[in-house]
Amino acid sequence: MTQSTKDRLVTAAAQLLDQGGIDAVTLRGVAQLVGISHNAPYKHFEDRSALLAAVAERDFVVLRTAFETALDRNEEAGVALQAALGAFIDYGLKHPARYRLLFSDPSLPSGGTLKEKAFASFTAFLGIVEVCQREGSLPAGDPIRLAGLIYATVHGAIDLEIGGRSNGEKGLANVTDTLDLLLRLLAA
Amino acid sequence: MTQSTKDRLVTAAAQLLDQGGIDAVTLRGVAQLVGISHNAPYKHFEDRSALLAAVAERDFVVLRTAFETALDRNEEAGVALQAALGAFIDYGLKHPARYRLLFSDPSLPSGGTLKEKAFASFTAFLGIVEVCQREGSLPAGDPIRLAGLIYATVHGAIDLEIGGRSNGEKGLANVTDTLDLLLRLLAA
DNA sequence: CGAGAAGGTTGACAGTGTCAACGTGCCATG
DNA sequence: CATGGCACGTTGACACTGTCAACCTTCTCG
Repeated sequence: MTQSTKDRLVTAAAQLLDQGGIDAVTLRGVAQLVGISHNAPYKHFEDRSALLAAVAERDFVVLRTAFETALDRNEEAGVALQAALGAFIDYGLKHPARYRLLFSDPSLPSGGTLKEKAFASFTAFLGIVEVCQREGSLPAGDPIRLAGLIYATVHGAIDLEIGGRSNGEKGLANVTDTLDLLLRLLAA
Repeated sequence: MTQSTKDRLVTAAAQLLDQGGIDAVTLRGVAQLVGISHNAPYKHFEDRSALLAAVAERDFVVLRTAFETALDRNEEAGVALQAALGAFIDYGLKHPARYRLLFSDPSLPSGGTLKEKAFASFTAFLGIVEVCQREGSLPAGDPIRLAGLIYATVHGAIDLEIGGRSNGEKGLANVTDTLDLLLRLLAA
């Protein structure tokens, strides 16, 4: 079956997000892109925030799926971890506006179904870390804290790079370098 | 001498930021708070972005100063590092909207004088890390990468906590826990 | 059949960033 | 001293945006 109008609105919003950043996502612009009147989106979303939240929810599911397939497709958990982190970084750097919508947008609700999907994606990541620990490629200890450390580090590095607060001669190292250093520390 | 109108505009913007978040910072609201007409801010700032950038610049200087005094006031660099990170975390959690303005706002220029002040604050932090390395409280190695790792981790943890993507029973650990884990790893 | 819901439309409104035009007082230079 | 310019401020207008209200159509289902 063809996509519902609601889905097309979410897709259009994501597209505008990629093209012009969060400020380019206007309800009227999204409506026009889908080909409906300026007020029709209100039949599907309570307000602009709800539309953005829907974009975020969708992407959180994508992230979770990426984590799960990384674990499925790799024999060694350590490799799966690298793949998962690579996918995460890739997503962040290729879709900075969307990335920031998921993790750093103040207009989004910090609870509700969005929080659930965010947690679900983190839980999938946590699963990889746990397997790594069993496998011995990551040190023992509370897996939640360990996964949280890796997650926070990668997120921080991505966010700094997106904002241009990284890079540059005397600036911070880039995402990959930062992550490598952490993983080397954890391997020792 | 009394504060200039320009300074008062920046202060008013910071105040609105703390009270109602980034969306509450409206040029007209800022102008009203200062007691001038809705268009007067344009005599001091090119546009809304420029005003926000001024707020960010000011806070980056505050952060840099906090880092520098942390190093000055402590004999042991390891203690200074803890103090600096504590101040950083404190600032982030007490002023989330301002924190995100500095590190995660897409409407701000990623270059220019703002980038300089951002780098200056990171450089001050870097200074602490270097002293720690000499002192032996942090492992040897490229200080920029090491400082970048700590910076990214703390930033990521703060940002996740601000967004409510941290905390919660099965969620990520909080900022302090995450930082502790990293520092323990680095001490080993 | 007929009621009601789902989804769409047009029209209006207030708030916002921004531009243009205008006023005013101070200060430096002829 | 005069005067011209500039820094700073004002009012008014404009387009754009989110959002509300009212209305219309089409389909479903009791």
